[in-house]
Amino acid sequence: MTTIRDVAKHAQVSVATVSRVLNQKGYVSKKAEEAVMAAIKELDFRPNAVARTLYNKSSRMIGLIVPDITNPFFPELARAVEDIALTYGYTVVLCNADEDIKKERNYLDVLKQKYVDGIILTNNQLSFSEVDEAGVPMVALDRVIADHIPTVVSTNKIGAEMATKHLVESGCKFIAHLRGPKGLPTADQRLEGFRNVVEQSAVASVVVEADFHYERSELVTEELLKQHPSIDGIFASSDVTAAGALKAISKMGKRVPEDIQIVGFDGIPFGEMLVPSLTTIAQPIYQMGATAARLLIKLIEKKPIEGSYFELSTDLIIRETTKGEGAAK
Amino acid sequence: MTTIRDVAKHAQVSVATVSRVLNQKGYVSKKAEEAVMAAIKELDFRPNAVARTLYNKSSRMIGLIVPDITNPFFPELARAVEDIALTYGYTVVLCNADEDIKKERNYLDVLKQKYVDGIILTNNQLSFSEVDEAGVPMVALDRVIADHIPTVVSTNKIGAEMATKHLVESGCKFIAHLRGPKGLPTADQRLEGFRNVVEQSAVASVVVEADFHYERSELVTEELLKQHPSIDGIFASSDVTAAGALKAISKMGKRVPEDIQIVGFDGIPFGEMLVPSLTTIAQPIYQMGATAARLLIKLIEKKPIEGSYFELSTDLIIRETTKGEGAAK
DNA sequence: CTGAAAGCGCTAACAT
DNA sequence: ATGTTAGCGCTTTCAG
Repeated sequence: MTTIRDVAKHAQVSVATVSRVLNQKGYVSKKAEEAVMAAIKELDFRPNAVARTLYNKSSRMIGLIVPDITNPFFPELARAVEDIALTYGYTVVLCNADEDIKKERNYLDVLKQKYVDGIILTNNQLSFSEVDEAGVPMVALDRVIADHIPTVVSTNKIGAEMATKHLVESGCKFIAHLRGPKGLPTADQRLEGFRNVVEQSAVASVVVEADFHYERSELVTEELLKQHPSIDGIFASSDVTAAGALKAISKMGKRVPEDIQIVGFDGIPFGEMLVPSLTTIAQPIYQMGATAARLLIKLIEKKPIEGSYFELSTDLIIRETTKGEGAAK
Repeated sequence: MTTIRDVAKHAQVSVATVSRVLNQKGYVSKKAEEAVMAAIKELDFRPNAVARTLYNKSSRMIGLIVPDITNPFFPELARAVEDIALTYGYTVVLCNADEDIKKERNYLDVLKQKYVDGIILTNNQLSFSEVDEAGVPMVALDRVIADHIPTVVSTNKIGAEMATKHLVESGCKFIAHLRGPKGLPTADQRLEGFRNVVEQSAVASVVVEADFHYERSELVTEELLKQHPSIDGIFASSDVTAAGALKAISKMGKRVPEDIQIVGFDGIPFGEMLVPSLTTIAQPIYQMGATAARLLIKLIEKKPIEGSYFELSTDLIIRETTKGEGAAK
């Protein structure tokens, strides 16, 4: 491994000078600079990132912690974060907490240990509020943690209202909501939106808890439909949940959207791959990730940020699991 | 930040002693050890990982480079790698090369710079052979790079043969193969398996290139079916490709499996979510990831490895997109 | 403009 | 058994 000393020797200057040209800091004569450049090239020298990090206490890495990399929503988000980060010269370290609060803790520790410059925390089922007071800049993405942590989310409540309204307008008389895990703020907000609409419509409703896992959602739905055979509309708290519901329905021999209509939430590409394709409330996933990344980088670079709570808007995408207009799309 | 010096002072010993108890190396008197432990606890001291890395040239991190985190195959793989790595006390850094050879290069560089202890390279569309001679231990996963790099793959050719045979046995007369990108060894092997079977069966066949992206696969399939309306079987090189094909078929008003039967490749959970659910060749994804991780860790710890080419076996999973027996499943 | 030297936090000879 | 000290490779005062 060639070091800064080698370069210095080769260029007949001191290590300080080499460091100066490396960081474009301080005065360096043209001549010295050229000599150093030449030496760098000749020796194929590349500064040691770890040594730099040790001194600077900065690694130009940002950590992204997701609860379940296996849920297509998160890879999508990760791509966005990565795109932006790369643009600004940061490398992102993707950590899969696996819905395990211990793992999340562990990653948080490891990341800090590695002097990451900032961390983006995404929605975790087992959300814990006492996210470390201080240390690195953080932003919460698709997750509300605490007031003092800048947050990027989408309009969950409004989205849920749109979804429910769409179901009502499409003729549903008995609508079920497969709500997300209790205690998850985003899930709670979606439930709230659902309630708002059913309460002022003349439709029957029922709410059951599901999570964001396919098989479990399928099971829950099966159980639900057995108990309430007259359900003719389902609003699921995520697209994966909706996929499980769709499967359960098809297994029971009912048709979508003729017998039961479904609306999901998330807008992951995967919803379009289903047959029938899934009507859903699309979150601006890429934009959410990008916003969070930009926000974090501003925080890191101590630039002013305009606001600390960003709510991006959701869209109703009508596809084939509902009969509403546009279903032809 | 509390350092080893603080601890030493607090415990009234030298830094060397603290280091010794930290690393359980060398002799330390019981008394000294207890004093140090107490100080550590009291000061909530946590050794600085970066400083350690700088000295040891080892970070207890392993890098995992994937071509497209958005393809569900890879998150699945990542989970397996992570599980094993965690068990052995390694943290995995997941890098999304985005099918971009430059990004892959860059990550390779960054990882080395960070003194990762090892790297797992997974299948990249733009596979490049001259993966850096030396430096860190590496293993290739679902990807053949070079003889000297230990490799973990599945039985691609055999899997493809099973798939094609299944289609033939299910009554297909004109089978199309949506092959993966040219130059990708795994894709080439699947093609080879396909050819082997069609050549010794009395069925017509056609091969077109698709990639592992949903929309593009849908387009390719649409085009293909227009040109060859009599195709009644499709073997797709990946499940995502198959999903695209399924969509194209359903858009054209044909039925699966009545008019056209489909077999995918990968065995990602997502295939089961489709309606009809996808018959596929399942790779032992988790096992592949776990094997690669264990192999890499052995390499890192300089333990003997038994073999350097691991081929794990694939399985035919019959679901609803084919008429073969078991389709009831 | 440039160099010597201290130090980021830790480990490992080498003494004692 | 324990302490002193010299680095790991880099950056940054502080002199000159």
